[in-house]
Amino acid sequence: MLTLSTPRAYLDGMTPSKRAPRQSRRPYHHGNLRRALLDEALATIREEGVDGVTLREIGARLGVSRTALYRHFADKRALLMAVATEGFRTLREQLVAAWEEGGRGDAAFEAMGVAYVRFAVANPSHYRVMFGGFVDPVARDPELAAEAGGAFQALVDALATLRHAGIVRDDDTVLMARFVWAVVHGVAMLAIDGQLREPGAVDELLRYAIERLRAGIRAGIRAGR
Amino acid sequence: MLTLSTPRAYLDGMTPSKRAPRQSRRPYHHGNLRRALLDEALATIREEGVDGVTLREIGARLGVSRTALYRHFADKRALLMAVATEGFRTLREQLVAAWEEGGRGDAAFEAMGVAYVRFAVANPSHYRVMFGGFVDPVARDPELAAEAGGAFQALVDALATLRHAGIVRDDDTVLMARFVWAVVHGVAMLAIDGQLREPGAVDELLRYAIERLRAGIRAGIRAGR
DNA sequence: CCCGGATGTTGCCAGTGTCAACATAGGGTA
DNA sequence: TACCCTATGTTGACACTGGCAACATCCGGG
Repeated sequence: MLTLSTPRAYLDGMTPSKRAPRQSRRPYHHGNLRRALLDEALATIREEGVDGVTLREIGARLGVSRTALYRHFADKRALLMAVATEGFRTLREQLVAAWEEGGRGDAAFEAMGVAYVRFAVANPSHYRVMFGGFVDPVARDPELAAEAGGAFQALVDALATLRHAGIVRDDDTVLMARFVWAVVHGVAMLAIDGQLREPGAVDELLRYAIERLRAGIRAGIRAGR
Repeated sequence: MLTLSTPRAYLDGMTPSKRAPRQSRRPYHHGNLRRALLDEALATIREEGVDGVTLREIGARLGVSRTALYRHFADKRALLMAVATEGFRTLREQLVAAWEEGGRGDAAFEAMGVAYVRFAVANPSHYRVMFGGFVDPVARDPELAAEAGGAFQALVDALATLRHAGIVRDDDTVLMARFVWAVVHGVAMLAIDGQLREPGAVDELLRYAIERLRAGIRAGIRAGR
């Protein structure tokens, strides 16, 4: 069997996932199987990585047949896309929270970057489902596209605020946001891929990256380059 | 069947891969099966994506049994790791070439960034094998680690030169290189994942990212931040 | 009360990676 | 030259996967 395992995920408490509260006398119809399937898939991904997700196993874990899933998802791919969608929703929530709680200012922007990488590092396998090419790039699910766009929009909004406050360069906001996204995304991927193995290397790089990133896009005295 | 396809790869001419020059009278022993397997796996990855790699199919393509591979690789995973290793080697070569041909100066640094993203965009599936979690992060193959380290070292060397020339900040070179790596890696991943769909978006972002990156790490008048 | 759509199950199939047992090649040695 | 030993390639299984078709059961609206 091919494992291609990713490191056993850490705790993160992002989804309650009360692991299918089944009563003893099992009704033929599961109350909310779609939700339970999603939670179970997510739990499996966290515990065993993406390759550990098996229709039979998550069915068995829920005390349900292996093909019950097909009443709620078209495919295994559809299930993974739903997982990815949920990941983007959670990511957006955490980004927005960091921005708001940080005071919607310069420091809050830094907090967003930290929150982004923290999410990826805390849920590496989930993050991989979102960005690892498991979802069809063309003709993607509209809900997924919307949720992914929403997460990105959180970044755009924050940058727009900073830009109007004169803290950040007067460049195209979307372009600038893409640059910022690329930076944190890159740091996150390197961290996940185990390229930064020494203890503290991730934090060190993240801190440095954010510092240099801000230096790169701050509203300067001279218009830069 | 689960496809999870990545877009059909483009040409790139990085490996001759003369597609198994089999003579008509087939000898029982293939001349250099290991090499042929690697080439064929790479070709398959380029044509059909990582999921298209099937031991049976690449065996069939080479006119060889499905398990012949096990005399040269321990696993399917080992084959993919070898593919990844080769990818890092090619990447390093292209980075070094860009640096040398660009004159080992400020412009050459920019050329390296372009070469990096160009490699990823030209070989998306191959790039995914290198960074998509297909290789075991812990206890990785020493040859793979060496080759990956070599590619990174090309960046470190270039940055060290720029640093000693006073073009770039006097920060820790490895840390700075990791930041640069994260930026180009992030741009490459966004490009591959289809997040930048409008024509020219990749080039636009790449140009902007490199411009802002250089602004962020150039040796400034004031010590930055 | 009953019946029809929604939901879950079982049987089955092709396809996959992998191992054990076997077959062949071809060069070094007697 | 004859032999044989190891590297190399093959065949036959096996357990596992995703997915379809046909069947079973539930449950709410007429």
